[in-house]
Amino acid sequence: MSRTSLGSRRVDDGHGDRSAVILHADMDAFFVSVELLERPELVGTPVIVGGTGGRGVVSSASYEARALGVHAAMPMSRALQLAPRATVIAGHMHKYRDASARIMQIFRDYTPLVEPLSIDEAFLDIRGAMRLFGNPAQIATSIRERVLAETGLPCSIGAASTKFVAKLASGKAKPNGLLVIPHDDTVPFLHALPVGAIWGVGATTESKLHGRGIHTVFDLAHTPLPALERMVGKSMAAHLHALAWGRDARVVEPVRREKSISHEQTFDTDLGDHEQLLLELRAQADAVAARLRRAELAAGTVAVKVRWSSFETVTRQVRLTRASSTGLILYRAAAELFDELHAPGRPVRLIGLRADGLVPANEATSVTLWDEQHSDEWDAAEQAMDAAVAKFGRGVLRPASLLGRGERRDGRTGLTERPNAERPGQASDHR
DNA sequence: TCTGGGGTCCTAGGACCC
DNA sequence: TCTGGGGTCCTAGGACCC
Repeated sequence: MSRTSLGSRRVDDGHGDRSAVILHADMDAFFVSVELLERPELVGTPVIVGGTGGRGVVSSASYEARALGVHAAMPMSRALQLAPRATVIAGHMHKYRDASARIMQIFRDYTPLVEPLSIDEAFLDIRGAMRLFGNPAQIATSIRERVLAETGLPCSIGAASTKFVAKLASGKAKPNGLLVIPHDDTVPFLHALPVGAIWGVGATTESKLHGRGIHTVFDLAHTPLPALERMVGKSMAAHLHALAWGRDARVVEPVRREKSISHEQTFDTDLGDHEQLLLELRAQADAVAARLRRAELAAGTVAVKVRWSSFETVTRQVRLTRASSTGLILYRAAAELFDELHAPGRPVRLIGLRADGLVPANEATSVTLWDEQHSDEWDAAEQAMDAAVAKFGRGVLRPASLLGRGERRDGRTGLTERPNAERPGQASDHR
């Protein structure tokens, strides 16, 4: 596949069609393609981007590597058995994010209705763009040319009358292709596909369906709903059955609110030291809190995730009495949950922290800026406060020098009050 | 082959309330 | 005594996606 010319293979029986108003644009081997911009000598060879440590997995594989059986999420050790001569590159997320932002901006030149689905793909609703830019095939071709010209990166586009079919179409169009599914061709297109191709049918559901003799979307479409419900549950059954007939009412949503922010870490070798694990949790809490503040959000609940050596994974979560974007508050909640789970010395493979139940932080910004700049003082204040509370009970006064911007002191109780933030004296009181 | 990191959505059970 | 029926909130786990 040439990276400098648009392969127009699979354009298209839908030429001139105007019913396929939803586009799904998906970059081809995105991380690898970005790396190849700086390593042109590797074009045409097996290249893998992914974790290079002992427990790394494949994030992205060039089509030459895929031809050898390598695919995303595969353990790197396995990938290198299949493709021993592949070039392995550790990821550079900032480069991918930069490229992603430029690509999304190109999409927005065609329509404001762009819904990024991940770093390298998006849905576009082009209903309002056709008068200006032509039919779906023409718009998709123009987008692909611009993305290639301005970023050097190839992408594939599927066009259909629903999101779900557009996504399947872009998958079929890969690599470096375009596929338009006119509305009237939807059902025949779908029914020829294997059930596993459906967005939402993974390995577990697929094998359940296979076990009942359902192998294609045609089979799925002709399975009575009650029978399907017994296999995969009521909600999933209704969903799959509708999709199998091309019915998908989901619209392109340009603004989607984030629902959680998390960090997790798998260690190169399992770690049993309780203090070290708490330290990792502390770093994660600070990182998550910083992201919350940047997004002007606060977390209503905090969750801890632990993976033991056996790969068994457990989670514990707790609701905060007050939503917070302060690292220390998140850490304290997480540490308490972790203490309940972890017997010191027990080897841990992964530890993670997630902020959930996100709410707008409103006035929290000035407060949290202060938190960032004074985290050491805050820590010291915390410890002093803990000791004081242990000794004297609640209601102790915080030193005036530690008052943050926007704070005021309650004259009656002597406690400091800050808009939409926590007082140290309440920090451990998160249940 | 021995399994990342970042997310979303669904289910099921228990607590609690009326 | 031998025990209803919702509705809502919360928690834990799991499927799935890129």
